[in-house]
Amino acid sequence: MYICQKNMFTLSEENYLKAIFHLATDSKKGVSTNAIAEKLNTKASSVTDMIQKLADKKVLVYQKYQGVELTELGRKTAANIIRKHRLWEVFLVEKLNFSWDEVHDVAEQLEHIKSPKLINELDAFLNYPKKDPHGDPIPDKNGNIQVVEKRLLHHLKEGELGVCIGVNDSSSNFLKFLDKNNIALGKQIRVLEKEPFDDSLIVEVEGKKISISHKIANNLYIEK
Amino acid sequence: MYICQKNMFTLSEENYLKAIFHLATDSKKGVSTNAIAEKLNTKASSVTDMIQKLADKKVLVYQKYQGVELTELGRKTAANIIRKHRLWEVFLVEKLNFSWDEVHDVAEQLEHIKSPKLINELDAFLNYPKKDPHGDPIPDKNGNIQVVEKRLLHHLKEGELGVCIGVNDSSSNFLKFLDKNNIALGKQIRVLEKEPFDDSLIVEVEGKKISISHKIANNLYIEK
DNA sequence: AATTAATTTTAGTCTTGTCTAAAAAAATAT
DNA sequence: ATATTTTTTTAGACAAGACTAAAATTAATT
Repeated sequence: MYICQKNMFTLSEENYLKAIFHLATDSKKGVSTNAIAEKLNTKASSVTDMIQKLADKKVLVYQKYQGVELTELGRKTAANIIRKHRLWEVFLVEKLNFSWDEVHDVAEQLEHIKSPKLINELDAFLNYPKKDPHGDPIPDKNGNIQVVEKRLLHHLKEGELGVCIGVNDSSSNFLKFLDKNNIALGKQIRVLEKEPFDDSLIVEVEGKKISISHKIANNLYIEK
Repeated sequence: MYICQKNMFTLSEENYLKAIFHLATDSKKGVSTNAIAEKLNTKASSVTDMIQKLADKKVLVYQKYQGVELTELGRKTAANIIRKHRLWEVFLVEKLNFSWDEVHDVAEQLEHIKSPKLINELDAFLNYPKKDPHGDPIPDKNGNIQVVEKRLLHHLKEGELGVCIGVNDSSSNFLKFLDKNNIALGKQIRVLEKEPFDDSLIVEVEGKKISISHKIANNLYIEK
C-alpha cells in the first residue's frame, strides 16, 4: 500500500502548475515553454527542466518541442491552489480591511499553506463565497470552476449598458485606477461613445462621464 | 542609500533564528551547535554552515567552538516570527474551530508569511490577544515578550493548589492527554499525594482524582 | 525548397541547504 | 598530565532550481 506523500508539490512546482493552468484556460491549446517562462519571469531552459519533472509526476503531458497539457490530476492540483488563493483574498478583504489592490502578493504566499482542514474551515468561516474580490470564481473542493459568462467592456456597442463583474488584470495600478474612477464590481457602465482612432471610449458611471483607454476597456469584464 | 531587502530571511534562516531564540530563553547561556541540530532535526555540520551565514547577517554572534548568542536584531526577528506563530494559533482556535493540539503544524507554516499589514490586521481582528491557546505570551510589535511567572506542577508541594496557565510541550499527544483528563488552561489543580518512587502525583481536577506521571507534571505550568 | 528566424532543448555552472567522513578542539576521565 | 570521549568544524559531495551559452528543432520567409 502506498503512503501518500505529505507535501506532494514544492513551492516551485505549485507555481508552475498554476501558471500552466491559467495559460491553458486562456488559449485552449498546448502551453508553450516560452509562454510559461514569460509568465513566471524565468528562462525557457529552466522551464524545460521543470516540465520534465512535472511530467514524471504525472501532472502534465509533455512532448519535446510541443509544449505541455495538464492531466486531470494536474488540473485538480492547480485548481486547488487557485481555490486557496481566492479564498484567502476574500478573507483579507472582508475580515482584515485589505483593499482589492493589496491582496495579491499576500494571497500568493498563503495559497501554498498545506492543510485541508484550514482551507475547509476558512471556506465555512467566510460563508462559502463563490467569487473573489476581483470577481473571479472560486473553485470548489473537487477542483471544479464555475464558468462565468462575460465579455470585455471593449466589445460593448455605443449606447449599450452593462454591469461590471470582473477584471482581467489584477495589478495594483489598474485596480487603483478603477477605484479612482468609481468603477467597482456590480456597478453599471454605459458606453456613450467609441473613438475609432485610438479605440478609447467615453462611458458613464454613476452619472459621471469618463474617458477610458483601450487598455482599460480591454481588462474590464461586463456580464453577458 | 541602502535599499532594504524585501524578504530579509529565508525559510531556513527563520527556523534557525526561532530555534536559537527558544534555546536561549531556556538556558540563558550561549547556544551550542549540537542543541540547535537536535532541535531542528539536522546535523551539527549543517548548523555550523548556517550560523556562519547568520553571523554574517548580524543576527547572532558566533565564536568557533563557543556556540552562538542572538544580537538585538536577531532577537527581534525571532520574536516577530513567534508573534506571528502565536497570533495564527489564536486565529485557528478562535475562528476556525481548531483544537489546541491541531494548530502547531499549520502555524509553523503561517508564521513565515511576509506582510506587516497582514499581521497587524490579524492582531486587531483577534482583539489584541495577549496569550496563545497554550498559554504562551504573544510578543508585541517591537519584539517584547511579557514574562509569565510560573512553575512546573511537579514543584507544587502536597496539599498545594494551583491554576494551570501553560504547557511546556505542545505535542498533540500531550495536549490530547490533558483534554482527556479535563485539564485545561485556567483549571484548578490540587496536589493530593506525591509518590517518591517514580515522582508521580495524585492530583484533583474538578473534583476528580487522577494519577499524573512525572513527565506530565514536568510539562504543565502552574501560576506562581 | 532553401534560408533565416524563432523556439526549445542540452550541457555545464552556480547557489542554497543539506549530508557524510575526517580532522580539530574542548571537555572529561584516568 | 595524559588519554579518551564528546563536540565542533572542515572538506567534499549532492539535490533542487535557477542561469548562460550553444546546439537542435520547428516555424516563417523568400
